[in-house]
Amino acid sequence: MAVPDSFLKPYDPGATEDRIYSLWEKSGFFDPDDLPERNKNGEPFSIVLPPPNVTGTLHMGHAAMLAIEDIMIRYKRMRGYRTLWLPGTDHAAIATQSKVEKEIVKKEGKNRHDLGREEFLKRVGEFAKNSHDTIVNQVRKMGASVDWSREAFTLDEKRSFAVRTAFKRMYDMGLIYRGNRIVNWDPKGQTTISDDEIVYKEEKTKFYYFKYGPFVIGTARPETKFGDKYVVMHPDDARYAAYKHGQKIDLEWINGPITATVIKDASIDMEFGTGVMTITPWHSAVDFDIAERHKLDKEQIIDTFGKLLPVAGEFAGMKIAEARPKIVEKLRAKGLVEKEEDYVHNIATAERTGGLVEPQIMKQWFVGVNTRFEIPGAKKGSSSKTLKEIMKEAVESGKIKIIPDRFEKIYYHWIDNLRDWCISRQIWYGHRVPVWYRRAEIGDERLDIRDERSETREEVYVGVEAPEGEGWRQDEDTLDTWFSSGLWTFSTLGWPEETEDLKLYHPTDVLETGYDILFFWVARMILMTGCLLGDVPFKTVYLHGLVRDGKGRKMSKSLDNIIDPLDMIKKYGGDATRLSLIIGTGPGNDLKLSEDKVRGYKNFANKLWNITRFVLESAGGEAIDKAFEGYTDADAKLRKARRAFLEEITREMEEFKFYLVGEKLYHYAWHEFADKILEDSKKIFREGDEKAQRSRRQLLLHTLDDILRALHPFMPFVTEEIWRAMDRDQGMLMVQEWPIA
RNA sequence: GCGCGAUUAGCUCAGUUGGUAGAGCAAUCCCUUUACACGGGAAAGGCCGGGGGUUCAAGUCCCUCAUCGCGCACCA
Repeated sequence: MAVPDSFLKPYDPGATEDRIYSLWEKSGFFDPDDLPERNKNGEPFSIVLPPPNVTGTLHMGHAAMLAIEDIMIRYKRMRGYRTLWLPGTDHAAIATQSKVEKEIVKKEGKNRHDLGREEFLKRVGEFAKNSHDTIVNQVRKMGASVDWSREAFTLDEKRSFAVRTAFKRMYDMGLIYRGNRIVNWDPKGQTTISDDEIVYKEEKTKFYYFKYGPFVIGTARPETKFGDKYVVMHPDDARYAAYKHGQKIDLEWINGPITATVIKDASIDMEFGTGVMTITPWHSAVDFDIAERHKLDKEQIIDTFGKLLPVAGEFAGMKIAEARPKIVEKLRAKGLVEKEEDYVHNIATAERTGGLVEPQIMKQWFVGVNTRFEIPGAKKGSSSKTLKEIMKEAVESGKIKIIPDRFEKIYYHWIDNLRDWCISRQIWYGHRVPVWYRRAEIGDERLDIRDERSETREEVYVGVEAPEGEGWRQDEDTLDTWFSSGLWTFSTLGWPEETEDLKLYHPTDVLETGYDILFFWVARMILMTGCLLGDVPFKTVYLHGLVRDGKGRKMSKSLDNIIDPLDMIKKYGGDATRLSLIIGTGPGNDLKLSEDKVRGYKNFANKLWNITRFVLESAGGEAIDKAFEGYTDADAKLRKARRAFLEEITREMEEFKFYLVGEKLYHYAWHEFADKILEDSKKIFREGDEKAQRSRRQLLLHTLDDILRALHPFMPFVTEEIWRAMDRDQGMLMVQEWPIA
């Protein structure tokens, strides 16, 4: 076969990659239903793409994710599996809404309330659509062999149906309930957020000791103390043995005399402060629990805008920051301040808005993680479990393996601290809570008994579709975005319908994602799949790290150190970008990326290009002979070494050590094949006899053939392009066999 | 506070069940030799964070300390 003219010039990824990608797309091989017979008869292998948020564009973290998953999929495809890699995007409720609202405020000076719910949602929808198109383009540029025919969106019609079905079923199982419980309220975003959406920041503040009747109490938050009428101590604390549980004590407090009640509770730490505290159940989760245990009154002190309520008397209407020093001043004037100390603690801020999170008691929807229920499909009565138990057992039993395994410990630890999951959000963009209300007649037996704290009696309807009849209004709230993402492995496959896809591809084989969303997403998927399908969502979790800049700093706009994957692809090609994100990092570890690294792998693509040119020129038109056995002793030895090498990397592929395989292939192709074998060949072609020359020609052809196959999952574009130049009869490289059976 | 990880060549990292320290990049010197200067050749570079222990043998196992990073919990 002749050497194509294109090989006389350096390899040009820019002129190649888009063309190759559209050839792949046209082949249909991304879709498991259109794969060659070998694959269609093979075992299914499935991955769902962690759906990128439609908040803008993809970053290097996404690019790394795409590279790793494409390696897995292409490898398995070549090994004959029936591979499905299912793409999609995430509406990312609060993230997208706040991004769009910020833009509208900036450009038009209007907020979402000025536009109204309908118009605002229309605008968010347009934004999401644009983001989606950008993202899809970027996914293509990375060479990702995803099945576009099955693309999904967490907020499209099918997924919405799945969400409503899931909500309804979990409600019927008793796992979803509505209640007045303490939640994390973000006054800036005007919504609840989950425990995992809190970012703790260190803050230096004052810690005050106040005289509270005969006691001294400590606090960092004087502004919550107005309503405190319970004073709590440990039952075993000898210092306060004289005071009995339930005892009333009259004392002078901020705004005059009050009557306090003594409560003995074992949760008090005798070592901390004075061992005595007053409680504010409305604004502290710990205090709330104490109040629940002893059935104490709860009173709201701070409103949803972070201002003090009338209970604060003269301080009512003030913001916390303004009121705090004034309150302390008043207490000091009354002689109630014992002392103050400098104090460092962590304050809770909202991840999205940066607002100071204020615990509040609110009527919200929750998923009960400690509620016992029957798992669907399991033998009756045999398996009453809690969601916590399900999540724990999925990993403990080995049904799910987390790579690297140290994250299993972190996962267990998180479950141990898990509280009921608040799923309702006071934002507009997202899945509307599928619940409808109307005023109920007194004594109506359809009253929701789980809603026991409700002040107004109302009928509650939970359903997949709106109820029949007059007077119903739907819940204004939307669901936490992770509620819909939690269904992702099966909602994308057609659930709740019992589709062929669901049977074939679920549980999925691998979930590959960043360790930073282990709790947000991975754990929630295990939870949702466990209770709705009685199964696990995936068998292996492969966690990648964060992509940082060359100095190990997080990439951010303010540091101006962002490396854009599209820039890198444009300058150095998709293959080079992929390799730079694979090599030099193991699972669970952060990756330091610099432009030099990407450049280096571009050179490697060109090296492959020139290796091919040499091999083809040397072959002088001779084709690869699959059954060739006439090797010289030296070549037979090289062939044997190559087989051993390929076996080694195949083993490592099975162990998810892609970083290692990528590096070894690089080394083998360049420093073994090119530097040694090719160089030696020159002498053989100059001086060797016919047998030696023929042996060497076949060795080169076979070695290059193996290298292209093995390297294809890592560098799909350049290997496919070379493959086309070498042999047009066999069809695409992407569906050829992996070099080792 | 509890837990996890990292510490190996100038930099980024490998190092499988313990058995004489590896790769890439960078740096140094040489080479425009007909696959490739997006290249080739050569040489250089390491008390494997400190200390202790187990062992015939420790980068690897155990203990301890230090520095950096991360997660969780927060205490009123």
